[in-house]
Amino acid sequence: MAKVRLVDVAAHAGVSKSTVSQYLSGRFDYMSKETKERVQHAIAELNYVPNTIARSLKTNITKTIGIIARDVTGFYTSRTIRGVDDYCKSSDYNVLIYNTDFDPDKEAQALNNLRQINVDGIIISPSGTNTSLINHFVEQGLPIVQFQLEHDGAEKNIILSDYKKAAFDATEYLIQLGHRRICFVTQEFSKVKSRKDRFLGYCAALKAHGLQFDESLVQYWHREEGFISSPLALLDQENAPTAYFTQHLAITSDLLKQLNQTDLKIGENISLIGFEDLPMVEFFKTPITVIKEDPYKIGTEAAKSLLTLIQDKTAPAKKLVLPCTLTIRESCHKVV
Amino acid sequence: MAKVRLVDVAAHAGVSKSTVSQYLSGRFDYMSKETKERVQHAIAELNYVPNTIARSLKTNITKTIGIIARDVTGFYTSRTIRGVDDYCKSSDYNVLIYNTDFDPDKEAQALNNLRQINVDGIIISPSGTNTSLINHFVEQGLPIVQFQLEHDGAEKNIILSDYKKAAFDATEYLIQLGHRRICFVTQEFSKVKSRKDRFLGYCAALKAHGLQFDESLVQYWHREEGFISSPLALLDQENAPTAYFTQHLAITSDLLKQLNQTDLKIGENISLIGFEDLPMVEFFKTPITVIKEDPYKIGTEAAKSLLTLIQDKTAPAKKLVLPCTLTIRESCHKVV
DNA sequence: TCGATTTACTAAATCGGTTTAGTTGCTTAA
DNA sequence: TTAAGCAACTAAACCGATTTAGTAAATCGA
Repeated sequence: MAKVRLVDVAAHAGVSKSTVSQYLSGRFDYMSKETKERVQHAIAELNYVPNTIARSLKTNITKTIGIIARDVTGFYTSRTIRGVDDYCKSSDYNVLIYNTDFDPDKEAQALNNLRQINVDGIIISPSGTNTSLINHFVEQGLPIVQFQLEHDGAEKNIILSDYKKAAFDATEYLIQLGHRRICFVTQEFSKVKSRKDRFLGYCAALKAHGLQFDESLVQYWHREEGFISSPLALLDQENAPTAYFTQHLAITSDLLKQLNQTDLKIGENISLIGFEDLPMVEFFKTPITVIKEDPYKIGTEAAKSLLTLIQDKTAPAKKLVLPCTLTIRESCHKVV
Repeated sequence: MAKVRLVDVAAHAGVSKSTVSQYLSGRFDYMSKETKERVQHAIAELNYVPNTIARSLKTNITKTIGIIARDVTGFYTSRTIRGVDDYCKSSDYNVLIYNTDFDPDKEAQALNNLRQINVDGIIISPSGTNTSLINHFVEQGLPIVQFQLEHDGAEKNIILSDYKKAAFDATEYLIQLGHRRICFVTQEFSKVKSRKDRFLGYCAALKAHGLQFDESLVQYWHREEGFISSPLALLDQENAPTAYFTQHLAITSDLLKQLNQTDLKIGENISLIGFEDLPMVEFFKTPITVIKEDPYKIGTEAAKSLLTLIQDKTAPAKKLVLPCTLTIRESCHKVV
C-alpha cells in the first residue's frame, strides 16, 4: 500500500495537481461546485494525507517553533513550556524543546540547530551570552521572542514579570510586619536587568519607608558554588537580619536547607520570603510566602507574540510585563 | 543575501551537485583528496548550511521524534521527557512534545499529527484507548515505544518499572514495621496491567507474611471525581487501617490533604507510603516514604530503544522493566 | 595489446507538494 | 461582429536536496 500522493488524488478525481492543491489550501476562487466535490470525494476515498515536508520545502513554512529554556524539569520552565505548547497547538504549530541547563554553549547550539531545521520562530529564556547571535537571527528575519530574563541590547519582543514592583511589594510586606533588617539574597545581577530590577524594588521599598540600605545585607549565591558566604553567618553579628528575601527558587531551596539545620523556626523567629512559587508547598513544614509569577501565562503570551510575528514580520516589537502576586503563607513573622 | 544552496557550493568548488552531496554524507569512496578539499573550502567560504527539509523530502528521514505524555508540568513526565530529550539530542534527534492530559482524544490527535509530519518515531505513555491506532501505525512501519502504562495487546517495545516487586517491597516494609491492616489506595485497575501489577504485589506480600487480604481495605480514587469514598472513613470502623499505600502522586497528594485536616500525625499514629517520588519532599512537615521510579532513566531507555528501532526496523521488540527503590523517609511508624 | 575493471566524477530523475503563467471556451459590451 | 473579459481549469517550473545510472579516463590482467 504505497502512500497516496497528491497526484493520485488528482488522477482519481480527474483533475490536475494544481486543482487539488488549490482545494487543499482553500482557494476556491474559480472552482466549480462539482469539481470541489469530486476532489473532496477523492481525498476521502483514498484517505489522502498531505506531505507536510514537501509543502514546507516549497513554502518555507514548517509550522514548528522551538523553545529554548533551562530545564523542562523545573517548576517555572515546565509551566512556561506548557503555556507555549497549549497556545501553539491551538494554532496548529508544533513545538520543539531545547534544554540549556544555563549553559551558553548549549544555548548557541540550540539556536543554530533550530535555525538549520527551519523553525518558523523561537521562544527563548536567554542567558545573555548569545545576544548577538539572537539579534543576528532576528535581522535575518527569524522571529524570536524572549522571556524570563532581560539583558541589555535585547529589550524587544520579550515577556517578563514586573520584578521591580514584586520585589517592592515583598519588601514592603516585610517592613509592615516590623522587619527593619531584610537580607536580600541574590545572584550576581550587574549584567541582568531582570535581577537588577528586583534589587531596585527592594531598595525603593526601603527608601519609601525611611530605612537605610545596608550593603552587608546583600548576600550572593552562585549556581555552581552556592552561597558565596553563608547568609546565616549574619545572624551571629549584631544587627542581625530578621528576614531573608531570596531571589529565586534554587536560592530559596538552598537557604531552606540551611535553616532547617538550625534551631530557628521559620515564621516564628526568622522570616523567609521567596521569588517564584514552589511545588507542593502546602505540605511544607512551613509553607513559604512567595512572589508568584505566572509562568503558564508567560508561555501563552510568548507564543501569542511569536505567532503574531510569524504571521506578520513587520509587526511592531512588543514588550509585555505581567504582574506578580504576593502569596502570603506562613513563613513571615511579626517583629515588635 | 540569498540562502546558499548546494548548487552554489558545487559551482564555487567547480564540481557537480552530486559530488557535494556525497561529501556531505561522508561518502568519500571514490573522491580525490583534492576534490574533497575544494568542496570543504567552498562550504566554509560560502558558510553553507544544508536544507534539512529538502533532505527529508528525499530521504523520508526527519531526525525528529515525538513524545506523547500526560503533562510536561508533572514531576514524573517532565523527568521522562528530559531523559528522552537528552538521549535524542546526543544522537542529533529533535523532540516534539504533546500533552494529553489523560484525554484519549488528544492522544489520538497527537498520534495522527505526529505521523502526518513524518516523525521518525514516537514515544508514548499510552492511555490504553488508542491501542489499535498505535498498533496500526507500528504495522505501517512507524516505530513506537511505550512507557509508564502497560495495556493488554500492547506489550511490545515498552519500558516500565517493576511495579509488582515495588508494591511487594513497600507492603512488606509496612508489615515488618508491624502493620497488619494496610489500605491500598488505587485507581480502577482492571484494564491496566501496570496498575494490576501493583495490586498483585500488595497481595503477594500479604500472603507471604500470612496476612488475610481484606477487600474493604482497597480504596478507589478517580482522576476527576477524587476518592470514591473517603479512605479516612475507614479509621472510624473497627479494625481500622494503620497505614495507607497510595498508588501514585496525585493520590498521595489528595490523601495528604485530607490527613492534614485531621489530628492524625503522619509517621506517628498513621503511616503513609506512596508510589512515585515528590518534589521538595525534604521540606515537608513529614517527608514521605516512597517507592521511587527513575523517570529520567525511563526516558533515556525509551529513547534508546526507539532510536534502535528507527535505525533497524527489524530489531526485535524489547520490553524493559527497571527496578524501583524504596526510599525510606519519615512517614511510616512502628506498630506494636 | 585489448577488453575488463576501477577510479572519479556527473547528468538527470526523484521526493511531493505550491505557484505562476497560461489555455480554453463562454459571456459581454460596443 | 469582434475584441475584451471572465470563469474554470492546467502545464510546467520550482523548492533543495539525494540517488541511480552512466561516462570518461586510468589501470590492470593475460
